[in-house]
Amino acid sequence: MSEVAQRSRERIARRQVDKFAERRAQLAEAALQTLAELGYARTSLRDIAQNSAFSHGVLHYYFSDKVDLITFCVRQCKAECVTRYDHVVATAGSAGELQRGFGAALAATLVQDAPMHRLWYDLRNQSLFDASFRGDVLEIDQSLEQMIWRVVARFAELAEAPPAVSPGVAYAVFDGLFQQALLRQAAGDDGGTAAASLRAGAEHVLESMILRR
Amino acid sequence: MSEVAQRSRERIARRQVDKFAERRAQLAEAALQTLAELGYARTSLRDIAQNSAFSHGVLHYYFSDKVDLITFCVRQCKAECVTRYDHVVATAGSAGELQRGFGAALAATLVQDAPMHRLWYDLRNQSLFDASFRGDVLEIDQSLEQMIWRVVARFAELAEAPPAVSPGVAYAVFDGLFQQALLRQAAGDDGGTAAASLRAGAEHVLESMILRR
DNA sequence: GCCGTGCTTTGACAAGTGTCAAGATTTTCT
DNA sequence: AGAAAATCTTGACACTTGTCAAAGCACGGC
Repeated sequence: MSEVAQRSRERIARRQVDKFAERRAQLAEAALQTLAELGYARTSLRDIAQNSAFSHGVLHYYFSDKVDLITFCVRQCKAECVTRYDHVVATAGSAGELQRGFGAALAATLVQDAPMHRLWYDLRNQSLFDASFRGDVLEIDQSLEQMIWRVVARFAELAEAPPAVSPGVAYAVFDGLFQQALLRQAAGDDGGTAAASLRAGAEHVLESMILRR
Repeated sequence: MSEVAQRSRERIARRQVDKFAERRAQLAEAALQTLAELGYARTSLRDIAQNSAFSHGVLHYYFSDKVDLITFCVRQCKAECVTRYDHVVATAGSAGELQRGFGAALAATLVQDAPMHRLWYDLRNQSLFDASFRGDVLEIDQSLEQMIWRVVARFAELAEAPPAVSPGVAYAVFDGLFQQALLRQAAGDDGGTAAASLRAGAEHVLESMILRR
């Protein structure tokens, strides 16, 4: 094979790879929408396909398996969530500002992205029964823990007081608060009561995570 | 109809009611076992029946619906869980004793009843997608909140310091800790690391829930 | 004895599932 | 343009699911 033909073939291969990856992402996006709406237990591949521009056969062209698809979805979900609060961390000039900014960001997430987060909790629970997802779920959970820890560590820094908890405990605590707020919001929340108390609770708990004075 | 016959019929009716309720409980128990093992998404009525002494048709004799069955299961689950830590509350003679007892009890629950609790989280998440369970789930969640609050309130009493958090926040925090420990334990826990750090985390967090001095 | 009533099994049903393969269609290269 | 490859649709398959009805079984009352 000539060098030119070789290079041409490589270029084609790369383009195909790109297109392939792009369509995978596109289908995964449709899958995430569907899963977020219906939940893991009630979502079929045909539901997902109907939520995209394609027919149900395509899914097996781009994903080997249902598990493969959902695993990919989980990974894609991760990329969106993990940097959620970094902006607040970067721009806050004082401990109080960070505290208020974080509380507000949490509450905003609750209101805006509730379906995505209930899906996340759903899939995380699935990993307790089905080992297929466990690896990816754990990886994401660790990323989220680090995300939370960046907030807590920076808060301690700004407040000039050492953190009083471990990263694991900090993450677990905020996660619990968020999940509880999600439940209450789903239970019929007249005008953001859940969001407001999530905000207040988070600010208070963050305060108690450093050793003041 | 004579009085005797009347009474006899009533007695029979009552006996039937009792037997009916008893069998319902029996089947619900089998259902709980199965659900705890397989998870909500992968449990069928035939799976449940196979885990009992009966055939799959019986389920529709004692429960009108799959939802009916699972709702009943959830309620039955509640009765077992809600008084879990009351003994520690009743017998602890000092704040430190309550603190250690509660931590130990949480850790023991994690080790002994992990399947049941992953099922609880699974069903609670289901309620975020399916409104059928929502009412019962919320009711149980509130009972659990009260259970946790009995611990915190008693701890504050023994420590002679007022509580620093609301019941909702206290429950959310411990729930988050427990769930995180459950995840880590499921991820392959060599010899109770998750249980130990749950215990330590819970004791520390409980400490920070009162306004000392 | 027999009848009736409650309990249980069995088998069937329609709908829905993941999976796959054969063909139609589009894109790409020469 | 025409061939080759990639992409997409369609329809089918084997299987599972919730549901239900008909038939079999047990047992207490007359």
